[in-house]
Amino acid sequence: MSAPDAASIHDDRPAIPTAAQARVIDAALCSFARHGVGGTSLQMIADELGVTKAALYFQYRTRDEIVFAAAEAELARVETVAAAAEAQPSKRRAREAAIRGIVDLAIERRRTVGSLLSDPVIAGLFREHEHFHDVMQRLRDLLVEPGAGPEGDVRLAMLVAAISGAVTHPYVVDLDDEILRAELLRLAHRFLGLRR
Amino acid sequence: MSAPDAASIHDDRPAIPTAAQARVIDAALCSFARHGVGGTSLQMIADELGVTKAALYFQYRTRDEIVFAAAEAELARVETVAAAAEAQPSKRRAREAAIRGIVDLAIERRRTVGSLLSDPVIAGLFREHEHFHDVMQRLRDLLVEPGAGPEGDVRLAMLVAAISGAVTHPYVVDLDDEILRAELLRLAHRFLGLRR
DNA sequence: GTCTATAGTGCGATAGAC
DNA sequence: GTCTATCGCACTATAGAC
Repeated sequence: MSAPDAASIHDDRPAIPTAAQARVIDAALCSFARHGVGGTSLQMIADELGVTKAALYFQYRTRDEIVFAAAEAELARVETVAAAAEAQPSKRRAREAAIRGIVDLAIERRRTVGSLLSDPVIAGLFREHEHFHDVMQRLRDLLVEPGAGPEGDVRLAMLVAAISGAVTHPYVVDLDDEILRAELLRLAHRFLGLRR
Repeated sequence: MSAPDAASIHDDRPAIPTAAQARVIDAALCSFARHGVGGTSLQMIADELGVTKAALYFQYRTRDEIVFAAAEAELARVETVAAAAEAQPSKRRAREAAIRGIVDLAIERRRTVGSLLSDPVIAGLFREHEHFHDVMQRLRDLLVEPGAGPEGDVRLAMLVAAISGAVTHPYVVDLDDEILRAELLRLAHRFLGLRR
């Protein structure tokens, strides 16, 4: 926690995971989705991978590092969506690409995304994480009209929460992916005040 | 977990908490909001109350019972909102009361609600909890036009997720309550296709 | 209703063989 | 890169005094 050489925890451009690390992250995310972040032990992650706890320490030095790497990996997916949208030739197409990308991501990762974003530990991590705020700002530029003030922040947070939260909501968790996707797209547009 | 006489766990109309139990629940919710459900130990709850762990066992027999009681207590708040809305004289006023009630609840409970609803353990609990589905159905009747099919479920889930998720989103967590409330109200109306 | 004390289990983390 | 074995600690839960 307070190890002086563990700068990587607060480094904001870090740690492209190796293939082995990526497998650890996948197992961790899978377990987070079932038991929550705080409810996931190293033993669960190791069992998911079919190895022992000790093997995990070859990839990461502490449990906290695994949690952090998993959070960053999910953030990287969002950043990929943002980058693809920013590459669109017009503002309008960029916005459409961002909406579709976020919805697709939420559907594809269904049970994974929601349990991360809303976990208090992860939220606290992201709160002081420059890269997270950078990605959110880029999404805001893509999705919310300029000059919206603090209300623009609320609008973006609400849209992200709506999409990532809806897919894990107990009331909808059994619903078919395609019905969910179509409705999320429709509602995201309505939410942003866009006609379809 | 499998105790044959522990019917209360799956009883759907249970357990109005005593005053002492309510204090335990409050402490638990407070800790859930900071450390997550899975990251909260009996020791943390006991410390919050200034008692020992053993004292908690006088009120509840297991940790799971405390988690369950806390989830039900929050659900009861939502039900209160639904009941107040249903008592309104017209359909339109009922809908307005429901929207305002949910937004007020989310703001008032800020960090509490979101960490509960999105926790995988709680979600799994609610998924098979008749009372939860009953309350959601009542909200649906209040907020979503009749005959919307499965899309109506998505619409309600998304609205609830948006409101409860937005207030805890790391991007907005420091924002002033009143700005947040006004924007949530505005966006909830837009989301439901209502003019303001 | 709250305490101390403790049983039994699982946790995160490390050492050292292969 | 993964293993076995282990340390020290925190956890849930219980027993019994006050």
